[in-house]
Amino acid sequence: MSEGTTRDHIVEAADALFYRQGYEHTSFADIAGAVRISRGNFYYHFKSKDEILDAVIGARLSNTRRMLEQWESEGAGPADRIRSFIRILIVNGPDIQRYGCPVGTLSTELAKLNHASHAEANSLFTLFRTWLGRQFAELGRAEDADALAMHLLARSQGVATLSSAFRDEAFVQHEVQQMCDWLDACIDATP
Amino acid sequence: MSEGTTRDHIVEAADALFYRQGYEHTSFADIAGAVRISRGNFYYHFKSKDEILDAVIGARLSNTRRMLEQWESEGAGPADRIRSFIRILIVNGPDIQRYGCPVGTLSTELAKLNHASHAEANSLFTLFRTWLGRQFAELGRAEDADALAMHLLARSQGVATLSSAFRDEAFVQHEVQQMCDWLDACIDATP
DNA sequence: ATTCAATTAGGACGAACGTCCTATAGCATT
DNA sequence: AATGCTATAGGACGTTCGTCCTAATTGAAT
Repeated sequence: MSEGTTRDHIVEAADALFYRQGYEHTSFADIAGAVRISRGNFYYHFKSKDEILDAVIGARLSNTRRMLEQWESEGAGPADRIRSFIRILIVNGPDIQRYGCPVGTLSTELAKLNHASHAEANSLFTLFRTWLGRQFAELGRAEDADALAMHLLARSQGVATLSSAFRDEAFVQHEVQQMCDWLDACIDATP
Repeated sequence: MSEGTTRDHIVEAADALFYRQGYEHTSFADIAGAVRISRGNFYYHFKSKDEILDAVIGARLSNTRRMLEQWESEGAGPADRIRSFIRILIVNGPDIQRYGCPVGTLSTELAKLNHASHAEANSLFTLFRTWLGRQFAELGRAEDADALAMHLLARSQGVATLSSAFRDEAFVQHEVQQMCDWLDACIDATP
């Protein structure tokens, strides 16, 4: 929080608050308080709560794109990149245990609110989906790449949900191991 | 909504509204409006919003217990009972596609709200977990029955989440088939 | 120094919220 | 008929919400 424009600070604070408290449970006052600006100033930068939600989703999209590009540029093959994805559950373990997956929980909340930005939030899912699909295609599974991507996405989501419910770190470790084993079996089964 | 006490009607309406709109987004006025009683009458039966949440969780618990007992009394073996669990994703497909899994979404929401009844909501998860564990134990997998139960629970949760995000019925069908295949492989691998 | 647009502060607004209070209606039992 | 408890209705309350408005402050360009 040491540099960047006020607008960036707002988006950053809103991002964290939406994740930890949920979108609806976070008020303008919460965000303004976190950034230490007045509500009036806040409203100068964003005309509505929906507008800041779109900005947060946009920020998450670009952050995620940057992360995926970094995984690609690290030089490892598609299998290792997929393992990087699986390991999010470990790397972000404490946050996921407390607040769930930021992608899944936002999508679920907006779905129940029938919110107009539900589609925008789902584009985060799509980003992971297509990226994973590309990795599986590179592994030689172009035929069912998308199904494999969805399968892995679903398992990650499930583990995140139960991690948050039971706060059981060993369970997450065990499931991550199983997903890596499943990936290896995928590779072995590829012609 | 044709019989039962007013209290039952309230719990029934609140149950549906909490599922479809989320707990926080549902107001007293919403529930009172759905039951067609005044807010004052509502407050006669429940002194606070938290109180009705506990009642809703209690109702879901007993409804779930009844469902599990019915599956047991239907005479089929443990494998078929587990398949009944998996098939919830098909039977309740439309609802899950719109509102997600009632167990997972409530637990996630209460976790973010730091709500006191989060533990109560999780007892719904525990109910499924121990029941599934018992079925796997009966299948001869007493050693890792709980891990298998958690695995299946996680996969169901993940499929429910992505079903709600992408509204893709074919994906659900495909994943259900895979879970059934996984169950068969479990059985084959049992000594 | 003056101007002017960008930025910030702070309060006003109506609506909706959870909560609480009181009055009335229904309906048994005397 | 009178009583007393249960159930229902409807409004009052203080607070918080998202939104909007206006005035002050800043800082760069002239």
